[in-house]
Amino acid sequence: MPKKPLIQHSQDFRDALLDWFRDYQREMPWRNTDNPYYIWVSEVMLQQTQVKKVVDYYERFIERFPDVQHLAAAPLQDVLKVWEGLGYYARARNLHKAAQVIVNELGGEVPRDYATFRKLPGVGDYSAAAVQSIAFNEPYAAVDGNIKRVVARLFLMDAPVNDAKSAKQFQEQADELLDREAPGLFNQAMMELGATVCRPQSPTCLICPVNAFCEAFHTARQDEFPKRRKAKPVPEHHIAVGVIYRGDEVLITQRQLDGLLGGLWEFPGGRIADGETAEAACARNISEVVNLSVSDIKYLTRVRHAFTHFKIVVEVFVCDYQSGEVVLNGPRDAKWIQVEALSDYPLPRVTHKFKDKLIA
DNA sequence: AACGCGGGGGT
DNA sequence: ACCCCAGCGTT
Repeated sequence: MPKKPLIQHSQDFRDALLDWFRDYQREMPWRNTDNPYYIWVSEVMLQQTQVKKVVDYYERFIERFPDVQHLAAAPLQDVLKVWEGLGYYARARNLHKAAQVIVNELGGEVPRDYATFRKLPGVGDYSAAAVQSIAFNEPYAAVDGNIKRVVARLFLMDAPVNDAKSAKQFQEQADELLDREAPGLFNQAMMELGATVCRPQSPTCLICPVNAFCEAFHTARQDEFPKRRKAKPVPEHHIAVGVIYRGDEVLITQRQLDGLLGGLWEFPGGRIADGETAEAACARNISEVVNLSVSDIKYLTRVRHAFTHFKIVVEVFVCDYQSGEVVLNGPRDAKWIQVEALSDYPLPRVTHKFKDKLIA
């Protein structure tokens, strides 16, 4: 005999959730606005990035690019500079490109239409639902990591939250729960609940406004959900990079726009091969990547950095330009600049970790 | 459907 | 050391 579901009337759940949200939501600079551009920018920044980290970036971004027109007209390098340190730089490139599409093809207004908005670069199912519901009150259920976790616990769902095959199941559950009268509030309330109460570890079920509806809480199994597929171990790579001095200038190279750290600037370098010394790898990579010969290679420091799928250990050297003209083999651009001008360029975090030692 | 793509906070 | 985060685009 099937058990009686805890959520018999979805409206009871919605009322409890929204009442809680009205009283306990956190202040955020993109709340209490209906400006779709503000909401869109915030949603892109919030992809895979926690609220706390986003706040400062959001304020600077809106100040620097106050509307779609300013963003569309700005050079990509300026956008990347504001995004520097936030990660997943394709978000910035896509946001910039989408602003240009809006200005050039869509009349300069953020489209108030799910299908049109969803087609913009960098806008997926989640962001389209979030922006359309929050900015325009359109009835689309957003499904992010928070909401998957909440739903998984509410209904004891076995589908792993980090598996693409599960997406449809979570979407269907969210669609069913959605408050179609207040979709924007509902989506935000579900996410807020996931972030502050229905947390991954140590959820505070005793103070949860919807614990009466939660199968996991009812059976004291909240720590078993959501299910998660095991992640693969991350490899570690060893890298050697060289800061090449020519007079009082150093050479920086710009990465290709696609791929890892796309469009950001760095010092030339590359992998250390098996059996190769770090110093030899530094000279070899400089030769291969920018076609220069260097001399007087001196060890500066070692920095470590973790990406999502691998870790790197970087041996940093300082050396002198000896001979050759810069020929790019890999980078999309190269420049000789004063060390003091480094701050004008968007740099990866790993470069920031040793740039102060350069000036000292 | 699987994978690449940052960086940091929390535990 | 590991998990997770207001995901998206490519293959």
